[in-house]
Amino acid sequence: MPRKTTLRRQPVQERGQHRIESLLDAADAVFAEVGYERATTNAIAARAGASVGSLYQFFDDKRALLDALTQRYHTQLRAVHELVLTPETAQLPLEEIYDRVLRALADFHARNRGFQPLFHGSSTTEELAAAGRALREECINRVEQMLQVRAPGMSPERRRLLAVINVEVIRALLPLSESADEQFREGVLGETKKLLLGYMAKETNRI
Amino acid sequence: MPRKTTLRRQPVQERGQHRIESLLDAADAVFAEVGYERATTNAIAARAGASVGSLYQFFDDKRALLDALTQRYHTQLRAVHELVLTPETAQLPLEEIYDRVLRALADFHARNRGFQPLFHGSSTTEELAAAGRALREECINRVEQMLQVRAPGMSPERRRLLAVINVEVIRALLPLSESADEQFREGVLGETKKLLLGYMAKETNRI
Amino acid sequence: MPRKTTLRRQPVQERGQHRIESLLDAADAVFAEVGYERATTNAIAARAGASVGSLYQFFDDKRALLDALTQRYHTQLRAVHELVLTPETAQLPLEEIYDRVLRALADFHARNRGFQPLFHGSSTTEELAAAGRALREECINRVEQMLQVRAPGMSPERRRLLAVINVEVIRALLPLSESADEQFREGVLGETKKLLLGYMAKETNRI
Amino acid sequence: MPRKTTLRRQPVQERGQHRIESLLDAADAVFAEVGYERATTNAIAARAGASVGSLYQFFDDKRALLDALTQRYHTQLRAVHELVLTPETAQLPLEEIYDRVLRALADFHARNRGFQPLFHGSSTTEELAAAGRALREECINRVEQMLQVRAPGMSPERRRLLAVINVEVIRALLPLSESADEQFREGVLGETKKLLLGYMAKETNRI
DNA sequence: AATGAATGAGAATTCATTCAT
DNA sequence: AATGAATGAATTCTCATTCAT
Repeated sequence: MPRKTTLRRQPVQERGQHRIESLLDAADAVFAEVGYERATTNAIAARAGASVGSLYQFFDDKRALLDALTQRYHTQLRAVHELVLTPETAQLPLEEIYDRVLRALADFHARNRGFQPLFHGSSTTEELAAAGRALREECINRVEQMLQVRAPGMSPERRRLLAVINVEVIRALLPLSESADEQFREGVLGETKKLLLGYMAKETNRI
Repeated sequence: MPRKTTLRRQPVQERGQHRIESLLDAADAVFAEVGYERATTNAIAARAGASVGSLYQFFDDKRALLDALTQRYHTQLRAVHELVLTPETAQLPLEEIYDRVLRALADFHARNRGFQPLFHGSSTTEELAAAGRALREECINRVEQMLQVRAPGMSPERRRLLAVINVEVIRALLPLSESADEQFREGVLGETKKLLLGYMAKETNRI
Repeated sequence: MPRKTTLRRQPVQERGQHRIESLLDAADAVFAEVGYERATTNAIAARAGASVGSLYQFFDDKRALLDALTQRYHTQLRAVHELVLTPETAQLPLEEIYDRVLRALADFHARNRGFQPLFHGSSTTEELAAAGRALREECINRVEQMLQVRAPGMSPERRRLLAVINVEVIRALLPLSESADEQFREGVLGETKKLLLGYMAKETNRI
Repeated sequence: MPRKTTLRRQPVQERGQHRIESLLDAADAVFAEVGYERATTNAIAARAGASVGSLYQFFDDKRALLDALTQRYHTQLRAVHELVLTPETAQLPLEEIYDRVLRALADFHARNRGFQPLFHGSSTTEELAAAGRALREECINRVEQMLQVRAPGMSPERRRLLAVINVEVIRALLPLSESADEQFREGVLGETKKLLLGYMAKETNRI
């Protein structure tokens, strides 16, 4: 779980709120470009048009930036889920659900370049790994909820297993849809859907 | 592709060959534990029971360790493929193939803890990312060859697409089988097989 | 030619300007004492009452210190030349000119202890050698200009040759005037003058 | 003065004598190329076709190489002097003497590339500076002896002064005669002779 | 004697974080 | 709040020297 994100100082003026946002944007960008380890606080501040001192006015340390950013990912991710993985949508045909989810997530990825390495979670930096786990957990839970609606008879263990597999497969294949080759990109999205659809159709029937 | 791995100095004495191997073992372990970036050459040397100087006697720099290690992965990986993905095995039932491959790869992973982060390739360190790409490419090619035997009528583009999907899915799900929960672990392996089997059965028939 | 001296960061605060100057003073002193190669950035920083980090805030690397210092020498040297080697002074008796020049240079040497090894140019460190060449070139050009005024009929090649000889001889003999022996010191200055005077009197007449 | 050069081990076999010579040749070359400080004992050994271990068999440390080399310079330099600066030659016309000396020294320089930086003596490495001083002293003494024969009435102080000036001027100008420009090179030698000849002619007469 | 591997102190440089202005 | 200068521990890499074979 990400540490409770406490800003060193709650911004009093709205100018401060802007600063924070642009610092987080900068962090997202720099983390995405060079990775958390190699991102320097100076580079992040500079990118945000601020000075290091200013950065430390709001964030305790580099780690706090990561935490706040993760928080932001969580919030936005929840919003995405709210749109496509609700009790109502659970009634839609599976294909329609995958369609919406994949599209929405591809979008989310594109807007948050720093998200992917985090989500991908192969990090050896424990703080990063933990953040990634938490984000994945969020997604898994969502899918579990969906399954509970669609296949109420399924055991919790199996529900979990299927949820995990869905999340991991999407996590693995979504980045491929950033390939430069238009045709390949489309192919990947289509095949991902086909792959999971075939699998889940069988599984959710069989309970 | 990893750079041609050139040792700074080819060991003349047999003692040197040992050193090199244990340095690589140590590098594998340390990279796995703290990641490439945070791995220090001193830590690696110490782990190998050597001094930094000794390390630098054989390796130009930290990067050279990574390259040599990658080379070793390539070699071992090829050996694994040689055992389970040959023209002959291509005739076996799909299920048998997945069984062998998954088992062999789980093994390989367990013996090379540093392999996974590399293979996972979400690294922002270009050198790592490149090494990961090369390792993945190796696997993808192997699967393409298999497909050529099993489904000779398939278009090269489609062959590539299916190969990529197979590799990515396995790459994503294999780490789950390192979960502590025995039952979950078994579940993952089983489901992975089912997932890909169902998908590939359909796809290879349909051409 | 010394590389264009670019400070890593132009000091914004006045405190920074001071720092830079004292770092250059320290570099001059340390280079003079132990030579460029053996001068450590830590020693230079310490001498300037700063920390290494502070040094690197303004200078890209050790080499940048040398470059900035060389720049400073160039500037000061030009100022010296401006005083003693102008078109007007070209009309003065040769003896008067040598008198002024030698005195001014002895002074300059005394105030910039790091200058001499550089100027002497027997360095095998290419960067040092280049800097030395540039400084010598500066002096040679000045003398050439003087000659053009005093002996306009002389061929450019000969002018160059005489200029080089003057500069080299002064460069070689000036350090002797730092001998502890007062009498010897005076002797050297006098003889240098006599040596060059006799030579140049003949040469400039003969064209 | 260079330390008494004691070889760690007096070579018993003649093979050892060869080794020593080739190590010194290598040291001369490497010192000339990269300077004493940056010369590595490994590089020197390699250049001599030996291993470091072998080098240390004969030389206590890097410094010992320098000392032995300096010794060799001394010996050869003395030989040069023996040919051109003897009581008999003292009777020759000054011009003839300068002619011989300059030619002989240019030769010596060419054969001992490592000699010049040492002789030039602007080193801040005390050991090098000392070696350079000693070599210069050797030359100065020789010139003093010559002067004693040619101008017996001259005071010792003045003799010393003139000797120093002669040595320094030659030291400064000789390297110029390594210029690529054939004409310039010849010019330098000629002018050097003229410069010193004019000066000394007057001085030795006047006593 | 020779070889080449082993050692480790020391140097340059970076960067998170603090602090004076 | 903001700025940017200051700090110094930590890291990579080198090289003189020693030592096992």
